[in-house]
Formats: sequence, structure tokens, C-alpha cells
Amino acid sequence: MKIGELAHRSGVSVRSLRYYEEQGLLVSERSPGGHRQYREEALERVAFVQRLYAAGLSSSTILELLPCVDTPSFDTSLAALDRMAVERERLSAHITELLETRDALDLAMVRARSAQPNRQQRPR
Amino acid sequence: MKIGELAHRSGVSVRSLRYYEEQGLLVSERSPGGHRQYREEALERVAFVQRLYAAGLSSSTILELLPCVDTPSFDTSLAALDRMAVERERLSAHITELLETRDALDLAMVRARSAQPNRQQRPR
DNA sequence: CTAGAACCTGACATCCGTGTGAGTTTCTAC
DNA sequence: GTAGAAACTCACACGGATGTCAGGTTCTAG
Repeated sequence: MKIGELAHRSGVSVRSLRYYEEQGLLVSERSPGGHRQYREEALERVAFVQRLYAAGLSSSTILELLPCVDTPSFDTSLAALDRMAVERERLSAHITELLETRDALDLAMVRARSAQPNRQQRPR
Repeated sequence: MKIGELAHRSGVSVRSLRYYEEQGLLVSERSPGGHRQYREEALERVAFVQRLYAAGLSSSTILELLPCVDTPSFDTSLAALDRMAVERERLSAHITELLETRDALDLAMVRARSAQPNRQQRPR
């Protein structure tokens, strides 16, 4: 699979895929002419990386976690495992915060609606 | 309350408070000499803004939501109310995604640990 | 063999909340 | 009245993922 196809199938730009590789988050083989060649697994990898980006992790953090996913789990992954636990907690805390934020929005909406009798209350 | 005190009490830098004002997210009166004066409510406002920033909203989006919170809810807030509902949905979707991501991390950790018999399973 | 699509590298641009520094003015306390 | 803390404005810098352009090479179809 070449980079264009991977980009298309994963929904990530070609530019970003190259960036991931530059950051060590994605590997490729090269054709004799130097074009990147990906195997199927790259798709999952890209999705995973995107997921972690969306969760607010940085490239370098993701890089630290990867050994835990990649290697069949040896020494290398011990540190990664701890790191992952840390990030897992950070993520949990963030989720909690977002839930509170959503509640705050809900409250604001209810308040606003109650001062606006012409508007239908929207069911939850 | 002057800006230094507000910064200290809210845990937000002076720089950021001025930025919020520049973006229309926070208002202040001015002393004869031009120093910003805040009333107590500013504290909640700052917390609210910070919360929304943390939830990934931009200044301009937050600005659109504020009428819904500020005004006793009149015409002005109708658009804001809709906008808020939209953002509320976006936030909900994001939370869902983060929950999935957390699950993915948990799964990865379990996998890694199971290939690493020397390590104690950590209770959830 | 050739045209055009797709790929390559490298570099610079963007967004946006925040940090930081310079140079000035106002406020507070002695 | 004077020193120092704190405030003011203006402007430039950053980080980090992504966009975009330039100039060149490789691949693929006709």
C-alpha cells in the first residue's frame, strides 16, 4: 500500500503520515525508487495514533507508549507500561472534567430556557 | 479586585486575563489611572472560560455562548442557545471518543501485562 | 517513449493561547 | 516625596500538528 492509499483509507493527510514517520510513530518500507510502502497493519497504527492525538497526547508521549503495543512485551515495555498508566489516569481526569463541563452547559441551557418561556424545552 | 489578585485567585496568568478581555470574554472597569477593576463575578467567569478552553472550544466559540449566560436571556440568547446545544453535542461526542480511547489503553495494558508474567496485575 | 499522476524532500506558513521583554505610568507605603 | 511593586501597552516568540509551495524523481497507462 502506498502513502496515497493509506491516506485515503485512514482519512489522514499524506503530510501527516510523513510527519508520523518523522516522529517515529509509523514505519514504512521503501520501494527501490524510495516510495513508502505500508502493510495493512499500518491502518490500525494510524487510527491508534490519531486517537491518542485526539486525546491530547503529544507525539513524544505517544512514542513512549508504543513499545507497549509493538513489541511482544519485554523489558522495553516496562517503562512504557508505567507511562501508559500515567496517561490513562490523566485521560480519566480529563474525562471527568469534560463531564463536569457538559453538566455546566446543561445547567446554563436550562437556566436560559426557563427565562424564555416561548421556547420548547427540549427533552433529554 | 485588581488584575493581579484575580490572576492569583483564579490561577490564570495576568497575560491570559488581558487576552480574555481582548477577546471579549471578560469585562473590567477601569480606575482613573487605567488599571482594570474586576468584581467578584469575574472569578466565575474566568473559571467558566477556562473550562470551555479545556473542552477544546475557541475564543470565538465561547464568545458566541456567553450571551446565553450573561443576559437575563432575551432575543440575544436564542442563537447562543442553539450554538450551545451544538457545542454540547460536540462535547458529548468527544467524551465518547475519549472513553473509547481509555478502553483502548486498558486493553493494551492488559495485553502487555499478560505477556509479562513477572509483573503484578494492578487491581482496577 | 511519453504524459501525467503520484511520490519524494525541504522549507516556510498557519492557528491560538500563552510566555516574555521593553519601556512607561500608576498605585501604595514609608 | 520617593522607592518599589504592580499595572499598562505593544510586540515578538513559541510549540505542535497540519497546510502548502517549489523543484525534482518515480511510477503507471496508453
